[in-house]
Amino acid sequence: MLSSSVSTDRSLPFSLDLRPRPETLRDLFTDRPTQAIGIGKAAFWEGDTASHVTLVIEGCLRLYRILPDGQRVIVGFAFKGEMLGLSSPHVYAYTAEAVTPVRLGRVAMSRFREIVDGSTVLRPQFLDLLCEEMREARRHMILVARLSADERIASFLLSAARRLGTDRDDRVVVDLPMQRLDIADHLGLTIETVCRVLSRHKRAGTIEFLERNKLVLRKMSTIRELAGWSDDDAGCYSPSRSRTADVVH
Amino acid sequence: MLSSSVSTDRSLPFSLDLRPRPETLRDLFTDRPTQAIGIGKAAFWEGDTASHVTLVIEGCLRLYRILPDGQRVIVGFAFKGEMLGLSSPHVYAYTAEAVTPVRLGRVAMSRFREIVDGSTVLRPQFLDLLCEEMREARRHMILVARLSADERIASFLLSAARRLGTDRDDRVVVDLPMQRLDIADHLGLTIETVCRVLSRHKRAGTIEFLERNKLVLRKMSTIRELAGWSDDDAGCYSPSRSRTADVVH
DNA sequence: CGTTATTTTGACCCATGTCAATACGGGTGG
DNA sequence: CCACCCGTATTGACATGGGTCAAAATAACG
Repeated sequence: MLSSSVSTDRSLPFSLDLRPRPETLRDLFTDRPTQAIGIGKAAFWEGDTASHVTLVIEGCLRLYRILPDGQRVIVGFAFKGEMLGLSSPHVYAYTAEAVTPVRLGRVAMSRFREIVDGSTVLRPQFLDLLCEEMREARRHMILVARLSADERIASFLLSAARRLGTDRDDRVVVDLPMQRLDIADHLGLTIETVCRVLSRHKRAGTIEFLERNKLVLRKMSTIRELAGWSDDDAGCYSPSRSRTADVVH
Repeated sequence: MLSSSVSTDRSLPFSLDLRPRPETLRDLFTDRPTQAIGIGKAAFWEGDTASHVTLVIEGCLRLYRILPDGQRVIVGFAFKGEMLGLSSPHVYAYTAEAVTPVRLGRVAMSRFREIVDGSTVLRPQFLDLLCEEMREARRHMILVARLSADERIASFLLSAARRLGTDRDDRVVVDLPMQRLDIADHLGLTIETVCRVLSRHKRAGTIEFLERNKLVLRKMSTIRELAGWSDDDAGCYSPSRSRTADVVH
């Protein structure tokens, strides 16, 4: 275990590989030391100088901020294959803490920026990631701003299914590595509310527990319906739009 | 009125100006046609192909999405000097509608990206703007996710003061161009709650109305205290941190 | 097994939402 | 200049989703 290669899909048959031109942002992490982090330990802290870009090779982390009154806001979770610190040029915007044992790859921020800035092929990839992160942030903003507890949970289950689900026998099995309190702090609810909503689903037969953290989504349609908007990123609809505005100069 | 020059701070005394190398993103908008938009008209619509980057030369716009159930979520307001569409490479993420009469500058998306991508000086500026937008989105996410109505209003007043306030006689005068419903839809509250909180402030002497949309913040300290966290972007504190994690490879 | 962390359930409460009634203000036409 | 009207704002009375507090149940871990 713990082999260092991040195993990218470089397509060269023989890899002399003395720093070949990277073709993917992930390539920047190949053949670099990896770092293991135990449950509950932090990869970096909110407010610290953002020294590295981090790739999650294995495991799950919670990304959170602590408000002055002590509340913890989990702004997201990071899973295998995702990069952290892209949008933090100066200081980390959140603390990243291991939910499960985690293995990370790291590239110094300066080096990362330098290489990306120097590569015509990496630059647009980087921009796309930033924009994607932005979309995700907006989506979540709307979720916590306006959806009911039921809708938030449904939405969360859906996104979990999308990122983690294995589809066997047309039921989607999801293994949620994080605990209830994490979910609550992520959705802007209390742990009690999370439990109650999940229990209600269990009673209704919408979901079924294999173990505490492993559940089966039956009736995806019901869940999708509950979540409403939040599945399709496209947003909503386009009403009859009267082209407006007059060019004056 | 309606002179076309966006009046940047180019420091050359004589401007032969046959497309001089732009030094600021704003420079891209100089000597280009501007567009006037009347109150309530849209500059562009959520979901439309993102054809342009837009600079607000004058006025205020509300940026919103409509959820399938009809709710309107105002993700932000845009004021003089701000650019729209930076993080929308494909389709606009929101509708932009004039709150006041507005004058805009526009640059075709393809042209914008091309020039920025070709300029070593513009590229980092562009990235910084994206990251700033990201920070702002996260901040607002936390606001609607976790703050009470009082805190949200206080936070809103502070940011209004920062962006729009004129500081005369140590009281900050703020002219809020948008109506109550806009504020409500922005903060994830109802219009009634917005009114009640403002009235309470009025009674308490924290604020004072000159006209319906022009108000004076007395007691900034009180407001700042109410808003708590949300003024300092730095976030919070850095507890004693045990450096974690063991490098294994 | 005993001990402790996590989850679940129940009883109750409160901040905000909802519904409804006025009040205000700004524009228009007489 | 005034009277009226309509969109916006304000205030009040009441309802409720989800928070809070407390206790029980379940799982995790030596």
